Amino acid sequence: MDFTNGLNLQQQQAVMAGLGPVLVLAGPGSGKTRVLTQRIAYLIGSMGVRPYQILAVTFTNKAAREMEHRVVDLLGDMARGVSLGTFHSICARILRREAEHLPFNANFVIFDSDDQVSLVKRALAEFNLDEKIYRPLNVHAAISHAKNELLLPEAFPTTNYREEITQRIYQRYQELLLSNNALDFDDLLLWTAYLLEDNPAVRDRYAHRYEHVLVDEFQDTNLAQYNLLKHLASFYHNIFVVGDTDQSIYRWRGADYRNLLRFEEDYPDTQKIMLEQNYRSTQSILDAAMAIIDRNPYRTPKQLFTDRGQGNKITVFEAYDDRAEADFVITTIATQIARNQALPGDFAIMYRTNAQSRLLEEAFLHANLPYKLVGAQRFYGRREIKDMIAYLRLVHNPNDELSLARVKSVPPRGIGDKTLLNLRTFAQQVDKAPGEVLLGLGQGKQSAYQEAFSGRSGTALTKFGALLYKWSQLAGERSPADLLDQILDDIEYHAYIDDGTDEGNDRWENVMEMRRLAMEYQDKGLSDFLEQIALVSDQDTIEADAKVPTLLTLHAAKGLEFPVVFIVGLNDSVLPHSRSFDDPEEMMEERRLLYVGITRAKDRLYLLYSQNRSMYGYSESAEPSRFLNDLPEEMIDSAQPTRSSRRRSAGLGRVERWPDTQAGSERSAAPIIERRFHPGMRVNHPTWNEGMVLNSRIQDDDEIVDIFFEEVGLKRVAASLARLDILQ
DNA sequence: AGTCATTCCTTTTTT
DNA sequence: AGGAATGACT
Repeated sequence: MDFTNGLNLQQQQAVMAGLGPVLVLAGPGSGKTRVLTQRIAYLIGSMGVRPYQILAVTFTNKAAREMEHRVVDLLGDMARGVSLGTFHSICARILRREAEHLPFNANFVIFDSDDQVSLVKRALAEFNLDEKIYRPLNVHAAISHAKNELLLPEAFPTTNYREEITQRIYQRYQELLLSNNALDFDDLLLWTAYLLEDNPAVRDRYAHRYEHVLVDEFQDTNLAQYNLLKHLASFYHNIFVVGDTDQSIYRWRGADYRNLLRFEEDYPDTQKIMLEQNYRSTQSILDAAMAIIDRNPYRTPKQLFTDRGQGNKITVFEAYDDRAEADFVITTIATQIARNQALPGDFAIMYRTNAQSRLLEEAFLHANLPYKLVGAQRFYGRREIKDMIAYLRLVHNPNDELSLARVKSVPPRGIGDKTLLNLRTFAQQVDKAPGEVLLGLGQGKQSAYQEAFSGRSGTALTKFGALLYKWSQLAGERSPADLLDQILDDIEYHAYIDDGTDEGNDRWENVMEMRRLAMEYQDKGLSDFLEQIALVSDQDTIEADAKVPTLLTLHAAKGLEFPVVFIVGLNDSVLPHSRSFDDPEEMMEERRLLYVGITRAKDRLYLLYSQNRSMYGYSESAEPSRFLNDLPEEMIDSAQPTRSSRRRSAGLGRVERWPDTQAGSERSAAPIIERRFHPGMRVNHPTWNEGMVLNSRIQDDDEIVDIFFEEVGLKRVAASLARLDILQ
């Protein structure tokens, strides 16, 4: 079998590299996923490696699924058994299997970010520390950072008082996690790394099993992940990593692109392969990307090239404010679809911070056009979903106090903070978790417990405990979906959240969506279901074949590509973000972030900034991003500033869905004769009055201009016929 | 115990 | 502007 079909020389070298460590430096769009998957196929198909001796690690479930899909495409059933997953899910699997060596048991739950902060708050409260001075979020960030550096509480550096306090909180935080039989995200990596470090027998078992270890996005690994990989590959040393320092954008999460350099030091016999040819973007887009990234110091310049041709210049658009940015995006998209230049799913709109999505969403909603927003938070962050997850988690693991606290009054059942505090105090006395005491009460056998809880609150607790007991019995024999049904039924949740309003209906719909997700775990069980929920990433919510424009953060955009990309909010203090100003390392990362965004575009790129932007509710004037200065004038098809038209455009009427068009293969080539009109120009028409130019192109010796008129909406005119005046 | 109103605080980025 | 957290009220 040939697994190098259609690959260039460097790609072939990578796919067929011999044994030992291999480092593939892969620029954007250079086909690194392809190399990884073909390599796996090659190992199995041509080298006779057995699938279960291969481990492939990614950062998102989506990437893992895609790789699996592609390997199966190449090999069919032969590919079954490859260990393929994210760092976190692979670690969770190992930790459950090896729980006997660890201070928690196999049905641990994974605490999400909210839980993690709650736990820090609890620790702070125990030490009587002021949350204003010790910000839970900051304290947690410090703890998380330490964990990523493999620092246990004892090793936490304490050069000042504040750090001493942080160390004590960290210590307590870990105790609390264990007493809840819970792990946070960082623990998954930390515990696995120490498990392999401290138990040579366990380490060797895994190291012997995994003859080949392959890693995607290696520049995003932190020290914990790096060590983990080192242990896993400690026997065969067949470690194949793919990465690009220029696309390292997770420094704040402990990622260290220097791991790429460290790799070469740790494995002196590394074979190094560079993939530089880009198969994604036009040369104009690559030129812009290089103009941006070349300003970063301490890097070996890369020459990105393509044979796709020069393509359109990139468009830079200055809007009056962030709202006008959104309007420009909408109208440009509408025009290109109307002109059959693109399909709705071809567009992506990217931004630095999540908060920026709101104006864009409003603009889409206002124009009555569909869109897709990337973000798991959207669904899993909803109250009703968190409620249901908390119930399931509590049933799965009664030690989970945070879920208990969440669930105790959903719906209200006569158990308040006071009662819960009593329960907790009592539980402490008998050295049990509150949930276990509750279960005991529910079984009604341990009369010792019942004496402690008399009266109204005692009845309420006993009743709740009985429910919990019933569910935990059920959990053993029924599927997650059945269990969910029973819980919903018992607590009459439908009546509780659906008050007949639209929002109420939405809430119930969400619960039903959750139920549908649970149905997929019919034979995998509650544990897997909860784990999957805990480890979904925003990227995982991206639909492969979206039929509508996608809104997403620049971070979420990594690894994706779109024919047309808008990057909005290119203003100083947004991108680069103001919190990066005083740290050169962070400024470099902001630059890489823009680089990542630019290199997502295949055909067209729009960079938008505005004169004013709203911050905390009020509007203030803003500076263009300093990064824009690095783009040479000749690369830009500059769009004119819109005049101070603050008015909201009229929208595009009642369009329920994007027109169902086929993108023509006959996309117009770059114009040869002079254009008079450019996107963003304000024009006046004798009958339609004022409007904004969205686009223009040369066709048959005439200039065809698309204009969005404030009064009549979108019109297409020929410049030679319409008597258009350029305003201002 | 639970509901409602007021304050205050926020903005990186996310497994 | 909007959401969470705190605190008064029923």
